[in-house]
Amino acid sequence: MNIVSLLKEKGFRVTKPRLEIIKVLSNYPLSAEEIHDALDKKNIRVDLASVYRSLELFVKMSVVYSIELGEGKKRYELVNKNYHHHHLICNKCGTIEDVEMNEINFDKKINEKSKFLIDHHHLEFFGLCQDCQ
Amino acid sequence: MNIVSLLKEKGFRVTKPRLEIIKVLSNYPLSAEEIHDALDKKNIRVDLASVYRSLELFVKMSVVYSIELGEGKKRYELVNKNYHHHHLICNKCGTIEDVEMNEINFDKKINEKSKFLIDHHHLEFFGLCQDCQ
DNA sequence: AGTATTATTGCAAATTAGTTGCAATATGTC
DNA sequence: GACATATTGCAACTAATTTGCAATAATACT
Ligand SMILES: [Mn+2]
Ligand SMILES: [Mn+2]
Ligand SMILES: [Zn+2]
Ligand SMILES: [Zn+2]
Repeated sequence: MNIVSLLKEKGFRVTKPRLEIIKVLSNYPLSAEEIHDALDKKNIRVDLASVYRSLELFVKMSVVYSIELGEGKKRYELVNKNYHHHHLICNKCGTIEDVEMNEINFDKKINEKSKFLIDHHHLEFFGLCQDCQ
Repeated sequence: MNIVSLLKEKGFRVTKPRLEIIKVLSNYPLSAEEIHDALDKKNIRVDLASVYRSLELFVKMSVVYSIELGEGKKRYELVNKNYHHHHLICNKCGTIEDVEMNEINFDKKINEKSKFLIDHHHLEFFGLCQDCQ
């Protein structure tokens, strides 16, 4: 389902800032500042506070999710049910790559052996990218 | 090896703040503020800036490691080679539980199929603890 | 389309986590 | 104990994020 219907469906307004923010997001995790800069380069003026507010809404709507990669700030990606992946973060240059590991179903595994009910997980790998080794 | 020898070995001074900070750490991840408060309750006065500086040193020494659980701040745990575990974080009450998953060796798996050289990983599960379900 | 209602935005100020400069202090060495 | 200097406390600072509020824009209703 697309963002316009999702917003309408839940009674939220379809605004330019919201639509433009969604457009710059992908499966590559961007910080709020980077999203803001990306919009700036497209000559789209959205206040940083509004970027934060939109992201907060999108996270609540499960359209976007946030991860923290040890940098002291959050990064945001589009939720994509068909592309379950994790990240490889280079300790040296900071490059972020994707890894798919669809062969293991952690959540189920945990839900079987523990009374904790898993909704989702974050798995991040830290090391050296090919160039930095 | 204990912290006193480790500090001496690397030419760092064995100071009261450092020793006391290590004492309040465990396998339960605490924020800098919480560490500071824990010391306060023991009537040990260590400046928050010193807490941050000690933690930074301990992380560099690989005695402590930090994780981020989506709260916008770091949490610190003692490194324990014999107890490889991950966390279950309750979305409702914020409780943090440990999970062991020693049966899978992700890092090796990734290193086999990718050119990225993994050093370590963070795996955190988010959901509802027993009480909050 | 024009107007009314109110959610959302921009802007500035505030807050929180973490960092830094520097003088005072404590640790390790002789 | 005295000396050299690493570490600390304190205050000021920065970066990320949040918040209050008036201005604006999106939907609902003629
Ligand atoms: Mn990604
Ligand atoms: Mn733990
Ligand atoms: Zn790299
Ligand atoms: Zn709970």
